[in-house]
Formats: sequence, structure tokens, C-alpha cells
Amino acid sequence: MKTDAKTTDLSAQIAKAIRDAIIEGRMIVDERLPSEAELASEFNVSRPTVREALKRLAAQSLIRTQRGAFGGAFVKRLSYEEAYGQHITTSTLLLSMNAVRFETACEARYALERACAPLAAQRRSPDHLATMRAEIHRQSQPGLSDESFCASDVTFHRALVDAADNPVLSYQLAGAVEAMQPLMNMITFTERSREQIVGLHTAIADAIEAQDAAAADVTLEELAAYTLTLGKDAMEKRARKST
Amino acid sequence: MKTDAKTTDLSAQIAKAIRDAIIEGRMIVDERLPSEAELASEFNVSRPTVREALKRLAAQSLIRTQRGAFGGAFVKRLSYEEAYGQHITTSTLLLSMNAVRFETACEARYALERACAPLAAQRRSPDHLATMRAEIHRQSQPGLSDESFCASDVTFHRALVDAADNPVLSYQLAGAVEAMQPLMNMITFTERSREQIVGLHTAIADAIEAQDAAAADVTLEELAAYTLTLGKDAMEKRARKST
DNA sequence: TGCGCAGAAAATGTCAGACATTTAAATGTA
DNA sequence: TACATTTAAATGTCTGACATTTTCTGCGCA
Repeated sequence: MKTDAKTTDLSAQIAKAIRDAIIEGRMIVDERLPSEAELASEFNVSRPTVREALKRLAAQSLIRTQRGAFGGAFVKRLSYEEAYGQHITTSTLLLSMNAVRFETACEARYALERACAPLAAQRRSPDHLATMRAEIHRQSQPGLSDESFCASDVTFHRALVDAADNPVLSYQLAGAVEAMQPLMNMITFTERSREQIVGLHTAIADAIEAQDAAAADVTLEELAAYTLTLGKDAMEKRARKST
Repeated sequence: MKTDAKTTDLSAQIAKAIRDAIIEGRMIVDERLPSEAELASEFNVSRPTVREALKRLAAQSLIRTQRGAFGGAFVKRLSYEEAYGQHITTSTLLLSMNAVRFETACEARYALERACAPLAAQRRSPDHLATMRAEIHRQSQPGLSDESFCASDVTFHRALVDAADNPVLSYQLAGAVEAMQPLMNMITFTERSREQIVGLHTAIADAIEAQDAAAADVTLEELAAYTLTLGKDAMEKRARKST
């Protein structure tokens, strides 16, 4: 039953075998793996090869290792924080390496955000509202760099998403929202466009506070359309400059 | 400037240094990394340590390696397929390891799917419609196992999402849809419930074909509600059994 | 009896060096 | 010129050793 795909590294094969065991539930959280020496003899390879396999799994946050007596490798409980981090890294790279069009990413992001809006309107906590208001205030400060403006924009939208109070939703959305930031950073925000955005953000916060899902949806749609035009302008300028 | 965090492995530090270089764009796709020996002397570590670092990066699909003369490690273009795979694995584990409530996962999934529906209605290709119809047909076959029914359900919904013709959206949704399957597999589908679901699926396919976004949305909402009741029943049964 | 400290043991972390294998370029020959 | 051969530069793998960390054990002492 062993898949003797001679084409792959031994360490990759071993990593796959262990990974499958974890995914299929044959090993449970906090269960200890055999020691490196035991794994080595079990798979008939040397200890460095086993170690390479374990490092692969560690990179995916599937195991953690602990030194010392009664240490070893343990199946790790994947935390939301780590999953967020991995997802954001992957999403960001996917966008930056595959020449994804601004329109495509933007459409995806706002489509997903609008899916959160009704839940956010229903469940928003004072905490999330406070964050949104604080970021709106920051975005109104003159002299803010474009990067900081974008970062604040991300924080605002994260708060909106988190207000839906569904960690699975937050996790899935994190990728879409954060991965957009590098693309957004290419936009130069004029005083006029910042005013527009702050106005729309305020309208969104108001709608969420008033638990008015319909209003939030309409405003988000407006914001999506406006962001799209800003992005298109920026992309055109870059295209002209490079020719 | 070297972060001498003595608390972490050398291989983790080296992996981080290279990963940052890739993420920040200091290394571009298909660029060759220094050889293992060169990296070893550059970071003042041994070759096995460098190799462990490289395996970490390979596990995240950030690099690929090539043997032979003029081989080495190269920055890898992250493909949608691989990103899908990683995302699904992570999402699945996140759900299974953190005792996410069925309701939470279900809510997230359908909220996101409903975000795709309007775009799918607008852009659906004959291909996607055909897939949806084919899966509906499969789901009507008597004698289908619960697992196969669930797998077909996932394929149907993937087709719905893909019909929106936005790869970024498909990528983000893949995690939500596929990661639900293990949870759905715990449900025993009676003949009656299958009929219900097939009916709703048919209504969704009809709405998408007719480019009627509103109808698709309403039906998806119904399906979400129905799935939720099925899930709750299944969870209650399991709870009773275990006491 | 109970407490604290030293040592043993077990595991991962790291290193050095060697050999095997793969691959493409360079070289030589018909 | 075309094809076969050699060669060199990489990664892949193994062996063995030592360093470090951490826990448990057992001893001595009050």
C-alpha cells in the first residue's frame, strides 16, 4: 500500500505519511510522535531525512517539537491566529505572483464583505464599533501616508468582518481583505478620494450601529464601485508610465 | 540587524529570512537561491541546517528544488491549485481541531456562497451548469452512500462558486466549502432529506440558468436553513448516543 | 520523613564529512 | 555537423558524533 513514488524526496514521502495520519484523525492533538530515531528505523531512512520531514510538518503548523527528556514531536492544535497568518501569507503571494487584476481581487473582496454585513449589523459589539470609529478618525488625519491610510483601511474592514462574530467567516475573509493591501498601496489617495472614502466608511459604521443591514449593503456596494475606479485610474497611470 | 532570537531553531530563523525576502519581493519568481553550501557559509551554519530551512519553505510551496548541475532552489510561482490545496487542508484542520460548532461553519459557508450567487447568475457558463445538473442527477440515484452524496454536494457547490468566474473568489470559498465536508459526513441523509436537497439544488440551478440572482439567493437561504436543521438533529443524536 | 540538589537519561539541535544520484554543459569523435 | 562521452555542480542521503535542554531519579542531609 506504500506509494513508492520514486520521483519524490524521501522526506516528502514521510511528511505526507504523517500528515495524512493527522488529517485523517489517526493521530490526535497533543499525541506524541515516535522519536526521530524510531521514525528513522520505522521508515528505513536516516535521522536527517526524518528531521527534514518533521520540519516540513512544522512549517505547516501540524506539529510542535519540544526538547529534552520526554520531549519530541507532538501533534499541534492549529490555532486561529496561526491559520490566519498562513492564509494571509498564501493569499498575498497568490495575488502578487499571478498578476491578478485589481478588478478581480476587488470584486472578490467586496462580494465577501457584503456577505458579512448583515451578520455584522445584527451582532456588532460596542468594541467593534469603537474600532471602526477610531480608524475613521485616523483616516481623517491630514498628513497620513498612503501606506498608513491603507493599513487603517484594512483594520476598519477587519473590524467590520469580525463584528459578524463568526470566527470561520473572519478566517476566510482575512485572506481576501489583507491580501488586497499591497494592491491598494499602489493607489495614491488624493485629499478628495480620502474624503469620499471616509464618508462611505462613516455611512457603513452608522448603518452597522443602527443595525440596518440594507443600508450597509448599499454603501458597501458604493465603496466597491468607488475603489474600483480609483484602482483603474492607478493601474492606467502605471501602464502609461511604463510605456 | 540580524534577529538573534536564541529561542528559535536556526533552521526556522533562516527559513524566515528567506521567506521574508520572497514575500517582500526582494527575490522574484524563478530566481535561483544560492546553493546549499553557499547558504551554509553565508548564515554560518551547516548544510543539514540549511536543508531543514529549505524544506520548510518547500512545504509552503515557496520554493522548488531541482537536482543536477545548474540545479538548486528556485523561488516558485504559487499556483492556484497548490494554494487551493493548502487552504483546504488548513481550513479542514482548523475546523476539526477546534471543535467549531456546526452552526458556525454552516453560517459562514452559506453566507459566502450567497455572495457568489449574483456573480454566478450573471456569468455562468454552459460548462458550470452542466456540472451542476450532472451532480443533481447523481444525488438522485438511490443507493448512494452518505459520503458520496456529500462529495457530490461539494462538487455541486464548487461549480456554483466557480460559475462566478472569479479565481480569487473560488480560492477563498474553497476552504469554506470543502472544509465543511467532514462535518457534513456526520449527517445521515434520509430519503426524505435527499429529496429536499435535490429539490433545492434544482431550484438553484434553474435560477442560475435563468440568471435570476434574487431567486438563487432566496433558495440558498432556504438550503442554509434546512442544512442547519439537519446538522442540529445529527449533533443532538450524537450527543445522546455518547451520554 | 521530607526537602533540595546533583547526576543520569532521553530527546532534539547542530555539525562535519562522505558518498550517491541527477542533470546539463562541455568536450571529443565519426 | 551530429552524436556519444565525460565532467562538474548541484541536491539527496547516510553515518557518527557532540551540544543542549529538560525531566526524572536517587542520594544526602536536616
